[in-house]
Amino acid sequence: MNNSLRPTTRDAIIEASFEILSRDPSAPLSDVADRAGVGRATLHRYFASRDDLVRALAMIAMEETEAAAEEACSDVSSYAEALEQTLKALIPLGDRHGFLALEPFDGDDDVDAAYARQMTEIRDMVDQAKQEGFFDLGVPTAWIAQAFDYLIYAGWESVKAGEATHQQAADLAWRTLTIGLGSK
Amino acid sequence: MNNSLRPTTRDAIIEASFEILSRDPSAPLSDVADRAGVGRATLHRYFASRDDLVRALAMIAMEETEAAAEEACSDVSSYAEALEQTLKALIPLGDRHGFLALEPFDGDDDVDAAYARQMTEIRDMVDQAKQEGFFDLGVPTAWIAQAFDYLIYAGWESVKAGEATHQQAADLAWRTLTIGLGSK
DNA sequence: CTCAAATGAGACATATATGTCTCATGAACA
DNA sequence: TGTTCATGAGACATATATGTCTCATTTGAG
Repeated sequence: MNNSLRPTTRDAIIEASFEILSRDPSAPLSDVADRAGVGRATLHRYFASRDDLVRALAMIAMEETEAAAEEACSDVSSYAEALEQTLKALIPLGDRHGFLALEPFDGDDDVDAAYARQMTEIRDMVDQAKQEGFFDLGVPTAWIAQAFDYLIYAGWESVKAGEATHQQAADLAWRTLTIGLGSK
Repeated sequence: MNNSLRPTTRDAIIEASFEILSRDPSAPLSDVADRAGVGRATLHRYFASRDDLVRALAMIAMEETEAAAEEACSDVSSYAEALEQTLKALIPLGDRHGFLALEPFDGDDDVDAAYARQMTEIRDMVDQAKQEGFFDLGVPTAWIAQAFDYLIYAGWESVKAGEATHQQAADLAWRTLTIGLGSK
């Protein structure tokens, strides 16, 4: 018995999809099915078409991202701390981020809307952190958000390469964003 | 008359390839040919197969990267300054970087060797800059190189989005790497 | 103007990925 | 034991990208 309706096969497909498609967005679905330990026909029973699968993955990636960020900010006393916790929470979701970044999206409305909303949230948090005196007011918010985003992905790559733990990568990324890597 | 052998058509194909394939590595060659303003058959006259084209692009991307970096370091008095000039020189080559990063490489030996050599060069420069007292010795070289790489790409995206000039993006990326974005 | 080389348009065969379908198998369960 | 349901294997038709080829047109040098 499972808590949600027949989870394992579907979840295996989804997880395999992230692993495969976040590296090669045009990989054949047979590769995905193989990785999931599932027949190609079964994959099509859960996701009628490649488009269906990709759309589902995009929504899942964004829901997970949003949930992780919200959870990370639940017990926080400043916007700067909220950003720090968000960064830490998002590094383990690097393959989701990679998937969203690499997939050449046609422009599904739901996906686009969710993406725009998340971007806005990050920028708002950065603006608030600026108001708290945490970031230099002279640096454009857009750049801070951009650097935030890319340093998260750099951290994930670093973890994936075995060069750091999640915690170490998060600390390094946050340090880079805030005080840089120069000597004192 | 052209200084090198029949340049324009080949160059148009190469430039179009970087534009198209750095966004969607699986885009059909007909799209590339269209963007280059060239027939699909002509593209195949210059590059027999998709593999030929991709390999050529990879080598070009790395030669250009190497040349730009070397040129940038020609008149420099420290390793830190060399890194700063390299960063500035590489931002306009963002589509080359994007191509190399996104293309799922099979593992052409020449390409792999050139890539490994460039990684080593960057790490060496970072190590030397550490010895100069420029970077914090407690931060792993691998992370500094990683952040260097990703901030270059973030800068290129920022330029592409119209949010900054090349110079501004380079300044922001370098500042982020060295002293961060926090307020004083 | 004349000729040779480069090109564009398009036909063609081929390869690969996709989506559908059928059927046999095996596990869960009454 | 018998039944049901999810699955795997594989056949099949289809769509798309690829690479080759031909031929008419254009371009540029002489």
